[in-house]
Amino acid sequence: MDGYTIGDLTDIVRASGGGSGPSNKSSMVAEELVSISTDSWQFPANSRGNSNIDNSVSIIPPSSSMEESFGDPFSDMRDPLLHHGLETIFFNSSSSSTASPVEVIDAACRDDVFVPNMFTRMLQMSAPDANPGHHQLPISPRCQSPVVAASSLMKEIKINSSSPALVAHHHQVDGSMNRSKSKGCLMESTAIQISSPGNSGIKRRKSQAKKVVCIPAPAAANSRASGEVVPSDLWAWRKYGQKPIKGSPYPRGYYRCSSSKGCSARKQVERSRTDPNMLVITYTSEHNHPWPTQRNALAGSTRSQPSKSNGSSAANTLKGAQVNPHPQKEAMAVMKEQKKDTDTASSVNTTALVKEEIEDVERHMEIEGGQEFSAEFSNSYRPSEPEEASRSDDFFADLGEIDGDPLSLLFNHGFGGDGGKDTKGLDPFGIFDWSEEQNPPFGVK
DNA sequence: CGCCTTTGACCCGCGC
DNA sequence: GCGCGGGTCAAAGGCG
Repeated sequence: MDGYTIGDLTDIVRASGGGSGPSNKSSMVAEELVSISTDSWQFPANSRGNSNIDNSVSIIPPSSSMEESFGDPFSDMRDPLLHHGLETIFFNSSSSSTASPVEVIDAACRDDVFVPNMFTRMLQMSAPDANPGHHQLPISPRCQSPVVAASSLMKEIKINSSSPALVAHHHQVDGSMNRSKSKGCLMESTAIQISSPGNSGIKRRKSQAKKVVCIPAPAAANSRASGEVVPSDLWAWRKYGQKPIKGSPYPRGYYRCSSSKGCSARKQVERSRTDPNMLVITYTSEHNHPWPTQRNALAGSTRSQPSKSNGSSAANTLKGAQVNPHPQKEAMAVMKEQKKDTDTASSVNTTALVKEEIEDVERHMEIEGGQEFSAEFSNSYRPSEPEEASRSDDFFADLGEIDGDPLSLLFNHGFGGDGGKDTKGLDPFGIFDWSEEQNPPFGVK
């Protein structure tokens, strides 16, 4: 690859499967978006011959400093499934240039490409408009939407121009209100007001790192009685509020991490006002603890969700931290199942979008041009190098302090540990919660 | 019993 | 200064 640079903390990763999105929306992939088409998990034909995917994208940990991670030592332990899925599936799958989507997923499930820290990885891509010297990447003709979107604000993003189904626009975002319309999904990086546990009653706005994840909203059937759909991830979230949002017919739910007391991690869940099929999840603050490792940590996290005989419920609820000897294979099987269903499913737009940003860092990056980030990260993370696998090992070695096998926990939690009966296990990214009702978009009946 | 959701009230930042 | 909009609190009630 023609080298990579490090970006800021703003990234958007969008897994699109849509089919439901008009191509013109694809072109709307605005700021900081890199899209990954999960639409049947296929790359455009012209991309299949491309074997450079894995080497073309730089995936870097955004949170290498205390500032960026809110002083969170676990900041790069976040949401393992999501990023892992994206990264491994789309950036480590080069070994099979003609790989089918399932194969790609399969590859993603191999140990040697398993990489944690999904939410913290950066995808760096060139933006044709911002960087004329770079190539514009084609958009998957099939889904007619960007497939993986990743970006950063002030950083220069580089990507192998031949990488298919990838597109990024690089824009400088100004003000506290950033809107990125992508495939009908309105991305807003509005100032978010949060409460700091340490500063009770003190609320801050702006300069808050936030990740905006745009994912396909489960069908209405997956909605709660209130009509709200609540994707879940590895963390346990407790809803503490809901507010109608001006201009949006859909309310916004407020959740805080209940996995650990004192955890300031929060997220907001709302439907995109421009595309009701999309859910916009805004993560703010960071978890100050490892992934939930005990049953009780997630107990009741999906309680209100009706239990279904297919085990798609609750949790999914992570029925205990059962040890799965082959979690990844199992997950792969589940993902294949998903893929199968996805092809026939629903109008659900399988688009996921992740965005992370720290405005202060943006300014910093603007000045530094990303070089500092490069230097900062270069010694700690080289995603496209073989070292990555070992780094994964290191990561899990670090997790050794946590009860149980992190991988097992991960898959038992994120993918479900009961042999695929659990629809939670159907979520390769760990961000969907198909547990609520019947007919999960990727669901297994 | 512990954790959840719901929901109205309250607080705060921001724009005018 | 005021009003609006958004974010949080906390009480009430439900569930396993």
